[in-house]
Amino acid sequence: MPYSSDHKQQSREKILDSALYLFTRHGYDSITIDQLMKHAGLTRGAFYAHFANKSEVYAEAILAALQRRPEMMPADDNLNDKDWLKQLFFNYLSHEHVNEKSSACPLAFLATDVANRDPAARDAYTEVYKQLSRLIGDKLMPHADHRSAFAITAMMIGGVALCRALSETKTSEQVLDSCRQTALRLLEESGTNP
Amino acid sequence: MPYSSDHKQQSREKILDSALYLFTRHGYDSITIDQLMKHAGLTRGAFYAHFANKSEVYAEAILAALQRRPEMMPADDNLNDKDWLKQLFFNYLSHEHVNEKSSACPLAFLATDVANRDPAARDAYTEVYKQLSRLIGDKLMPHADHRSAFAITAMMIGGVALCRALSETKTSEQVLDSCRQTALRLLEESGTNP
DNA sequence: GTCTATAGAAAGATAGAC
DNA sequence: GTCTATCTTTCTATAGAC
Repeated sequence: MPYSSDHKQQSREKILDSALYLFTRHGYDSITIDQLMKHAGLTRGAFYAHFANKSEVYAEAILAALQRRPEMMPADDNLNDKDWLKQLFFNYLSHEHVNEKSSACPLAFLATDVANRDPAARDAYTEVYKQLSRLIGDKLMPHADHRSAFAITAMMIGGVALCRALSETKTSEQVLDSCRQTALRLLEESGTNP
Repeated sequence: MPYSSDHKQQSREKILDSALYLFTRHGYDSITIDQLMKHAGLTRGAFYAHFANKSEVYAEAILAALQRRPEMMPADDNLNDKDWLKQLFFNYLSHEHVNEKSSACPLAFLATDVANRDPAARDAYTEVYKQLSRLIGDKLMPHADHRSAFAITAMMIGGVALCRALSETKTSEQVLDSCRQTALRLLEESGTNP
């Protein structure tokens, strides 16, 4: 065995990193296996030593997002839950996110892309979404109804997906601004609505 | 000229109807010109008498949505603005919409699909979005800040796009329910927040 | 495990008959 | 204007050398 099992694992991780990066930004159909492998520093043929086909690496890449640490997530250390959420809302509903300056959330970037894929991809997407909504729901708990986490995440995902599709910066600004304000309002006012 | 100009116009409309139907449900890349023309009752070759290429018909199809009457829109007649909005929220944030039983909104179904297309498609999408947000904003005006229309539309679009991607019916139910409740809440409580 | 080379299929776009 | 036939490109997936 001229290549160690560790080396194979490293290649696999490199491919998954590239897949998450490229698929999230350009969608499933726009990325070829050739592009993917070149981005990972390998060639086309090596791909099939790691994955059975293109749709498999797509689903795996979405799941891999759970292992990576998104820059948008505030560092847990000194923030209370409310401030942590505020920070997340601002990071997520930002131009930096829409324009992919920071890491790009597959939930927002692949929402309609995943809907047209196979069950494995949708399962992976569902798993990532459940983790995000649970995280937000838990931090929301003392302040708001746990269930409003679903509406807030839908607004976050929808706001970013929408702005990425829009061609007018001005409208995009208005959408992000309105979503940020409304997210804060839902957080602040939730105590008054038991 | 063996074919009247009216006949050509009719063919064009048939193609646009099919394009709106198919692209919205399956995305740009999944639909071939062959499928599109068969759905419209014509053959591949005839396509290029109407459109220069595939990306052109995609943008035109999105714009065509403005001419069609979506079943989700409540009939204007007897409803006041607030009830009209409530009705729209329930129609839009429904399983019938997610599962394409009624007409499918391209804003929700194509959000991330359009982001990967050319400027013409994004311009068309932007135009449709501006019309929806203006309509909702105007009806919201007496009750709420005009600008909260952007957050509400983002939640509607995000909620439907999200549910279409999810593979768990239960989670999907929770998302739609939470979005409906929150949309109503934003409508009801808006008066208290000048 | 990774490489180059290639088979095989799919789909966008064009040509020419009617 | 619409049809059938075809050119051409692109891309997934496989084969075989190292």
